[in-house]
Amino acid sequence: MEASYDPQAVESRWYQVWEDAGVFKPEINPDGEPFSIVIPPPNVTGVLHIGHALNMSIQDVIIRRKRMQGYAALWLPGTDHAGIATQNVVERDLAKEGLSRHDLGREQFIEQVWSWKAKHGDRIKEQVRRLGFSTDWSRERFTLDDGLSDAVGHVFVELYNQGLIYRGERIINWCPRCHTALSEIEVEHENEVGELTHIRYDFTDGSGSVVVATTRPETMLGDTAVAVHPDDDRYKDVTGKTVTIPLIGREVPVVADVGVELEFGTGAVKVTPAHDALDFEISQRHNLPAIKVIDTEANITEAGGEFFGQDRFEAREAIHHALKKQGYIVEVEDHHHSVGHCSRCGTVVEPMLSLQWFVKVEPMIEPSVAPIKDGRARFVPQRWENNYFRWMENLRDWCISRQLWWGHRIPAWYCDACDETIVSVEEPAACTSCGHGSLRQEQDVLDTWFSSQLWPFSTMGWPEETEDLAKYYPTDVLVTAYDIIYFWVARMMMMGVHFTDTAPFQDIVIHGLVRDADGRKMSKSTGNAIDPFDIADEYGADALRLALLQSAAPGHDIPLNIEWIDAARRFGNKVWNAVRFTLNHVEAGSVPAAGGYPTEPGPADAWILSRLGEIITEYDRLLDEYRFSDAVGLLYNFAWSEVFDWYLEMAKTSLRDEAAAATTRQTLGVVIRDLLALFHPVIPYVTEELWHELVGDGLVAAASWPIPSGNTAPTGIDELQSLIVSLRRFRAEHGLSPKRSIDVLIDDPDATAAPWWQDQFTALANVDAVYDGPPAAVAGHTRVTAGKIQAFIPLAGLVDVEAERPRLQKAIAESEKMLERSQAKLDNPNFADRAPAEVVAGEEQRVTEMSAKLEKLRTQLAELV
RNA sequence: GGGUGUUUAGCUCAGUUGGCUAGAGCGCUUCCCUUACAAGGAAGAGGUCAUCGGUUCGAGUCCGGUAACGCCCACCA
Repeated sequence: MEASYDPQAVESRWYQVWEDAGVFKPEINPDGEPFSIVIPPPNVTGVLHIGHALNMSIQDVIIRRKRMQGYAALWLPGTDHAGIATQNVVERDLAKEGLSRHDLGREQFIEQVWSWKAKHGDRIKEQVRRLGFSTDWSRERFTLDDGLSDAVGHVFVELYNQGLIYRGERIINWCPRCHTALSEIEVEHENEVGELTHIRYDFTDGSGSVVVATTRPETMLGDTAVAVHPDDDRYKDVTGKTVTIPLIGREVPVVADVGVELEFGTGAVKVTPAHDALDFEISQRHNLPAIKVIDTEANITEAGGEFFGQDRFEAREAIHHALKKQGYIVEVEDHHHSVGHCSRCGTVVEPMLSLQWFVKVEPMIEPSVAPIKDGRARFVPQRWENNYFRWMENLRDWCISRQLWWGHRIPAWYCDACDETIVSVEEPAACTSCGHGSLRQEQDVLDTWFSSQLWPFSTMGWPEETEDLAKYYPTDVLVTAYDIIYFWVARMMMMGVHFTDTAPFQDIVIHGLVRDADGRKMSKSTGNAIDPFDIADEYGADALRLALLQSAAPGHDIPLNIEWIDAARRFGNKVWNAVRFTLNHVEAGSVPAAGGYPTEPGPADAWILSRLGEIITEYDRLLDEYRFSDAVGLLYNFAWSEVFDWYLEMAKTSLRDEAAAATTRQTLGVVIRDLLALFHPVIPYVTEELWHELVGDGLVAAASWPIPSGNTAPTGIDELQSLIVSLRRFRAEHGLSPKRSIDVLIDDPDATAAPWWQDQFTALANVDAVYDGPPAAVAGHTRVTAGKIQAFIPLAGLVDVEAERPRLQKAIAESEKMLERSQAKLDNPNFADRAPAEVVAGEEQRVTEMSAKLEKLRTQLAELV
């Protein structure tokens, strides 16, 4: 073995081995209880970013541990076709050649996207492998696969037949750049400062005017009314009158509607039903016409008269000027409001009346909230359920049609002759109504999330009743970042409950977003994005995974510091070297893959085995609670500060003792082996490599999960460690070389210091100790203590008396402070009465110990000559 | 406007049924190349746990108010 760990060499070695051995297939544990996770499918033409790395690291920890625990553990991988995102990418590519998708035509364009998919889909697979994620590739899925497309068709038709999908004219969000409708959640609202323009609309009968306030003057071209609140005293007499819209001269009514906010603006609102959701509602209640004045390019339509053809923002300026010139503008004030942008391209979206397909969500809300409310499924951390509830309760119909080419084409056909709409999985041979008209299929495709929402069961073969579906559905855990709870989790819940009568997952583990060291969101445009593969190349995939998991406190964002990754890398080296040390004493390949604990361990062995047992129990508990950061931190600190810093040093001592060497070697082997197994889900590569060195046969990836050995710690271990630390500290404070052996006289009234104890003390504290009780004359000595054990140190020739005085004074001050604190508690009668007995006993013990210690220290100080 | 999160060591963060003498990594100081590891070892300095008030024998931890920063949602014409 090399003296230092080289991640690159090791990490290129194992993935293929795991795959060839079929480790990632649940069939490796044929009798195991099923356990399943479906991966949140990344965009097929994208690349994995650090957020994916976090997301998948968490899932891998869960699934690898379950596998080692003997479950038939399935982690199902796959990718999403990501409609708009992918289409945009390919279109951008075409644009470089001066082409648009229309130049290619629908079929050719789709072919083009498929070839992109072929190229980039493989790249994602490579990346998933590079980071060591243990997905079952034999079950890989893609949302546009035949099977998944069948599921989509099936769901669409079923929902349509149940009246839960309908086609209708509604106000939708239109992206003039992507040329498609968007759902509510694909619109990002950003706060902006705009102008609130107060415009005078004169009554047609010449009896005065009403002033309306708007942030979008250009929409006045499509106004078909002015609305006021029915209870608004200011406008009591105006309802029923008509006003003439400036510039275009149309005469429109003033209506009273409760949708109008009394407090806002002037209390009177211009009504543009074709370009505003509220206005559309008002128009429905008052039978007002809707006039489209902005087209799909965001230009003014012919209905806009002289402004025809202008871009909406140009038109805003032009109309403002025209109004001003003619004296219609009463006031312009700055106004803070939020403006919707396309989440894919950032273009300001245009609310627009449009004929689209919708999912009627209302009937599905209650059933999809119920599993969370009654505990059949739960969010971890739980607080996310409130967001989920609130969102579900305010849900409005979901616009699912997209004017794109890349995606599942809506399975609806229209008859040219009789206008019938036929919705069917298979293309109908003839019109089901008139029987003779020619049919044309709907051009639109479905929102990407329409197929993603079926992912947990469509990937398992639904609607067919497959073995996988029966065995692995519903899934056990869903791991996802909080930013797609609405997009994805809520909808999966809706569809899962609706079509399979069960929540599609039990535990919904929510994690945060990975941010940069300053807490900013990582993005390509800010240039602060950290590429996980650069990290993997430089530090190793294991280091990346360890660093991410160490920081993964439930539901919180993670600022990623390169120092953490560097520290994680050093940990890999540390483990590497611990194994190297072990192999100096334990024959390579001789450690059994499980069990093998010594029946009569030496004291130090018993101690580390007992600690290991405690750690395993606690580690399991934390992992079961999805507290990855705590779990990994626990194991990390145990490995480093207890096993490496203490046990390995103690092993060096006992290995010199022939009688103790055998169990020490045995313990060394199994403890390090168990550490490798426990760490394997977190850092799979280095542990696999080291397992190979230490255990030889088999793979840690397929090994069994460690269980506590049941050892208990020997007496005296705490005193031993404490006294060693005290000696080292004494040495450091007096600037004594660690190499200089110190003579000590030990007073050990309870005879705690057994021979093994004495050996360890001698070696680790570097002392020459005599166990004859206190010296006859304590004068000229100082001492360090641990429990009842005192070590007397002759000062002559070692330390100047005056240098020892402040050390003792400091120690006295510390002890006094603690004694005071405890005494104060005990002096409070309420404390003794109301605190639990064990807490009170703890304080009492502390007082006893501190008093004894203080007394010794004071004596010591007095005796210092 | 509604909701929600954060505020703990110089920096980045843990701290889940209230008992903490408040931890980790990095950084800092001192000593040590002790044959597993200098990507290391030993020892140490550094915190009125944002703030005010409350509950409690006891509060970083629970409750209420305030401030700053952040995020999400909203038919803010």
